[in-house]
Amino acid sequence: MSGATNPDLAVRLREAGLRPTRQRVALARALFEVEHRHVTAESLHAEAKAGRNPVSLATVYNTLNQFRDAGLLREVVVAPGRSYFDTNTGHHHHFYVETDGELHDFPSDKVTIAGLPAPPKGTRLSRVDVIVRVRR
Amino acid sequence: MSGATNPDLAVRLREAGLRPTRQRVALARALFEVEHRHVTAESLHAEAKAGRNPVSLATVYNTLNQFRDAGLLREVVVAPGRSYFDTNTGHHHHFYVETDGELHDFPSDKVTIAGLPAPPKGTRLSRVDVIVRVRR
DNA sequence: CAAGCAGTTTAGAACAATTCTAAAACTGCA
DNA sequence: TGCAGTTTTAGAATTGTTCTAAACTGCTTG
Ligand SMILES: [Mn+2]
Ligand SMILES: [Mn+2]
Ligand SMILES: [Zn+2]
Ligand SMILES: [Zn+2]
Repeated sequence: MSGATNPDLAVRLREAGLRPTRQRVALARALFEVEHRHVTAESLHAEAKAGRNPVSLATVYNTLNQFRDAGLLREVVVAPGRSYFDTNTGHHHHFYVETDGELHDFPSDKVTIAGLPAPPKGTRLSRVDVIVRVRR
Repeated sequence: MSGATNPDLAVRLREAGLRPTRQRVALARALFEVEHRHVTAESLHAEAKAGRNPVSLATVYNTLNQFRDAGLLREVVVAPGRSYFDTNTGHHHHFYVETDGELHDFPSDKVTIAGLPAPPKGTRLSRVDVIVRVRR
């Protein structure tokens, strides 16, 4: 399992207009070959370094931004200076545990948001984010 | 409220446990003697400098943080490195115009959020933030 | 109202997160 | 195999914010 290249990932990257380089594939595996996750640039960098796929921090940032721009990831900002990259790009919302910085998904299909006003004129809806902040 | 019978800002600051210094009163007036607003530290600093109440940037940050901690302001984080301080501390939500960084309030009383899951165990609800992201 | 002290302000240093730079290393392709 | 374009990288730079330590000011007390 380790070391083998996953052709699906390479294809997925190519389809996103990104060359499947060693670094990008390594990061993509860490991100997409497991359950949905929420990583920071620092945490992913530490993880890559700990395994044996060292990737520079600049490349981690570049890659996360590219993946996000390609729609492979979504970025969630919960607090000043705390940006998470989320492998779950479908509709869902978040619990943010303020006391320890943890972020948890919850599905949006049982949540109903009714009565939202129309967007300011001249604007188009992009996304509705719900962040439920909790404390221990 | 900021109308005819101008509430004594000095009293308000004292009640918050803050000495009504020249700088704090100047910033409080800019913030609370007009309609609700959303400022950044930079924008408030620029505004103070442009009027004739120059206040150091460090003091602007200190003051905004103190006002927030005292419940006079609330902080809204919408994008990496973009923290707004909001003079509207009541229940309400936001439109964020991603294309130009503008933040607009909308009342929460007509919005219904139903079916939110229970907070993760061991945690207590702190606040629910809804950010409606739109683009021009 | 003067002294004194805690609380406050300030410039500038320090920091943390992120982006930029420019040179070296790759990749895909002719 | 050579080459052009792309990617990676270390380190510098930038940005937003906090910290430091010295100067200053608001408030209390004598
Ligand atoms: Mn970014
Ligand atoms: Mn803060
Ligand atoms: Zn998520
Ligand atoms: Zn607001």
